[in-house]
Amino acid sequence: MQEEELRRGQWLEEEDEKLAMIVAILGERRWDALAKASGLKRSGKSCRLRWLNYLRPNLKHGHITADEERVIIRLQKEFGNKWSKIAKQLPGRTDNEIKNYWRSHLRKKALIYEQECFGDNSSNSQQKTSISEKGDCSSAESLANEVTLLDWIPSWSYEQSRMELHMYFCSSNLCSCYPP
DNA sequence: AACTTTGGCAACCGCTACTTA
DNA sequence: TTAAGTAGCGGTTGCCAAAGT
Repeated sequence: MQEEELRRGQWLEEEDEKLAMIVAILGERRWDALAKASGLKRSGKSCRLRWLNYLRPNLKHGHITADEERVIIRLQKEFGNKWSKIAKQLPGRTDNEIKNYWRSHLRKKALIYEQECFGDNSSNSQQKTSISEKGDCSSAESLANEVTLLDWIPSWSYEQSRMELHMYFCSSNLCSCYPP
């Protein structure tokens, strides 16, 4: 039997409609069977991804808010790159969306910040140490958090970063010593 | 105005975990 | 118990629009 060639790339509106309709009938499972039943020339995997990341009801498609960004930063620190776990804490956001946001916005900032504020690696580690030493937070964990987060939020100036981070920690109950 | 570079996002790939027969 | 099928996850790639030169 000759295998039918599968379509790839961007989804058409017509394909979205077909997929939404078939998911409404068959439910969100057995994606391979569902893909075949729909008549779409797409893999089950592709259909599942399209549904989860774009067509699923109650998805938010707008910009990530400042609050959401704070949650992402906090949860990324807590869980690492467990995007699906992080996404569960942000209703309407997908793991793919959060992953992309992290990579394009937050991680990028870290690189620039290291170049602009700390220069080479050796002075970098020295200055990081001094940040911790100057900090008012009492727990070692808070200090570690501060140093790591300074890496993540590079567009702020050094003093601005400290102030913002104190505010962030207080709002997140990670530190009880604001104002610094 | 034309060309190049960069940024953001959607989609794909490969692997692992889970489910079912 | 185990093998095959299926779902889920995270990393990577490719496309396109905006910004820069």
